[in-house]
Amino acid sequence: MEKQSVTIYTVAREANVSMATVSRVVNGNQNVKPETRDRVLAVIKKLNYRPNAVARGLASKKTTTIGVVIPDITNDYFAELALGIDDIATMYKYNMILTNSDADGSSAIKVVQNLFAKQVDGVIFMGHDIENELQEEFNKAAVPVVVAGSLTNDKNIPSVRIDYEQATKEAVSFLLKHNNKKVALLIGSRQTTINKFNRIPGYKAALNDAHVQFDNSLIFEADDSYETGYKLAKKMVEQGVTAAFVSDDSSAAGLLNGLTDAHVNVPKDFEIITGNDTKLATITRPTLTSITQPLYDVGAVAMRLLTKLMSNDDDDETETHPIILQHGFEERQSTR
Amino acid sequence: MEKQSVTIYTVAREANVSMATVSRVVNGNQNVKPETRDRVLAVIKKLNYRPNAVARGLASKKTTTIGVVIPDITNDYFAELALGIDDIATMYKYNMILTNSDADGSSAIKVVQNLFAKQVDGVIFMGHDIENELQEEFNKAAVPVVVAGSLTNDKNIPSVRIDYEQATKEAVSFLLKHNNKKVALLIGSRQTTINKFNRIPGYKAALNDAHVQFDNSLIFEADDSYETGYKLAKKMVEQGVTAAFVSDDSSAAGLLNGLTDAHVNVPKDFEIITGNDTKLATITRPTLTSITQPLYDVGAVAMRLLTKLMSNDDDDETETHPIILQHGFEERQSTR
DNA sequence: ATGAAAGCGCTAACAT
DNA sequence: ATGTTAGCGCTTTCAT
Repeated sequence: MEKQSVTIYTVAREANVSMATVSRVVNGNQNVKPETRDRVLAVIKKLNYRPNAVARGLASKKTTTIGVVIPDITNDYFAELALGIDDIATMYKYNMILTNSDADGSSAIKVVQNLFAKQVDGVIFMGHDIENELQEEFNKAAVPVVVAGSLTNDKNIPSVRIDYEQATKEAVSFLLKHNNKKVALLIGSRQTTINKFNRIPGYKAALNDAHVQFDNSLIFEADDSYETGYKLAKKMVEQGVTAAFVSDDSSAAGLLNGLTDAHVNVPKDFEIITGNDTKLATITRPTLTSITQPLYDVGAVAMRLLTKLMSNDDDDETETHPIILQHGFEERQSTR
Repeated sequence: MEKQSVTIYTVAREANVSMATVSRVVNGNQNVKPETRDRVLAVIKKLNYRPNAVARGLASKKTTTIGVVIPDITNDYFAELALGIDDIATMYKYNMILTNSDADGSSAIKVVQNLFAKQVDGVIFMGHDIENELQEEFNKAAVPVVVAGSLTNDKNIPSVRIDYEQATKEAVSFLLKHNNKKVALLIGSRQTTINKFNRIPGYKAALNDAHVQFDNSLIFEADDSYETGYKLAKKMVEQGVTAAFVSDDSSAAGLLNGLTDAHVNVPKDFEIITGNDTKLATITRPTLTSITQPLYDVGAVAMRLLTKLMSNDDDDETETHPIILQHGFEERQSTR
């Protein structure tokens, strides 16, 4: 049992000051005589004193820890966002508790409750929807929540994202102009806010502009996985589809390879545009024409916004407007 | 200021019991009369009481939080490991604070100190080496540390991994048997333990078995990125290399595409075997022949081991032997 | 500029 | 089975 812990008391005694003074030194409070400060600092170094963040958290009601809820850490899209979040969090001295909210919403509520129980100072939520119970949880939460890389049905929660509707419209219009009669839309669940109110409307708007009749069977729901994309290749070809806008890059890569393996030439006989702009898009052969977006920045800006909200002690309703970042479009080899 | 917090006191008063009883109920202690328990539970529900994990952590000296140090969250290899870790952590009711330790070791020490300051109950380290200062930090740490998906110079720290030396030897031998005279080894820094004491020796052993002279210029150091792999393609071809074992999949994908773009046919004129077994290996075209390994399990087993070490209150030196998981080999399209 | 003292919300002996 | 009482290690008034 050699694990004797050096506390603020040990330091105080050794430096002949009160614990309050040690606390002041540790926290950079200016009201300490330079000599005293130096003496305390010397003792801290000598004893290798490290403030206990848990005790600090209890006393100050701030943990300098945020919670990050992510659907799937192995999806490059979320990993890139997480990188942006982490960098800014580190910059502001925050740590992040990362939790996988298995796509099924039932666990998301538990995950979030647990995060609040741990007294996180804020939460970044990467999900496409918030069920009622979770919404309630967020509303009565004592700390701010920001949605990154998506948007949800809860209008009170600020989000950082791109204009998915416009991006989808541009991609689909591009495909339509290339004389494709049947352009598919491959997304996740149709019921999520991002798909229901952004991607599908964007898709329809493009069809409308091109005077093409909407065909419900051209919307394919998948699970943002490579495998599902791969399997859908055959089905799409059978339906006479000759082009597709795919929201997720893994699915797009799967679709591409599925087509190639079925001897359907991309882009000659089938054009693909993908939407998440991860590195996967340039690794596949042919490379994937894509909507481009600043993934890292989406995460970074979300984290910046969160720090702002966290320091606004007042319930001062800072502005709940979504922050829309610019997207682009890059032609690669999967389109003609 | 409506954010009134319900504490264990509030519940105790409302239920006409002492806080100790409430604590017992919350912690599932059996020494509570069923009726009392029900009454307390009812009040907890009514008041929507949630135990404050920070206060709990301070009093019990356990935070049910572990620290996970990861070099790059956007690298599929680490993301897969992290998934395994998270699943098991969740199963055991642990949360994980995930921190990116930018490859440069200088920050790793700060990251780890911070983790300890936050009183994590254990740490999973995913890195290839531990500099002296960090080693000292781990040694005097009050909580266990486990290395996942690699191994380090510090023999006192248990690791969960595959036999990198043997795996490398098998891959290189395979390449040598295909009549390749110049087989390159593309790894990270030659100085890391995993490369210096496992991959390079494995590479040499294979050469030795095949009676091929070791050529130092055939070892290429990179940074596990796609871009670097891509750039090295040209260099390798100029050196007359006709096959390579690449430890990281991103680099392997880069090398493959670099070769393809330079009109070098893989596998006809150049064979590639990759080593991390991420999904990337089956997404590239041609697909990549690989060492296979249970990535998810490496993370999961590491976390299981950590839980075991965390519950061993005694300094009981449980066994510090590395846990070696089985690896395999899968021929795909990048070899003949 | 410094110290004293009261918590923060809980766990964990120790009583009873 | 239940209550009492110390802390856990720190921040934060409030004095001085």
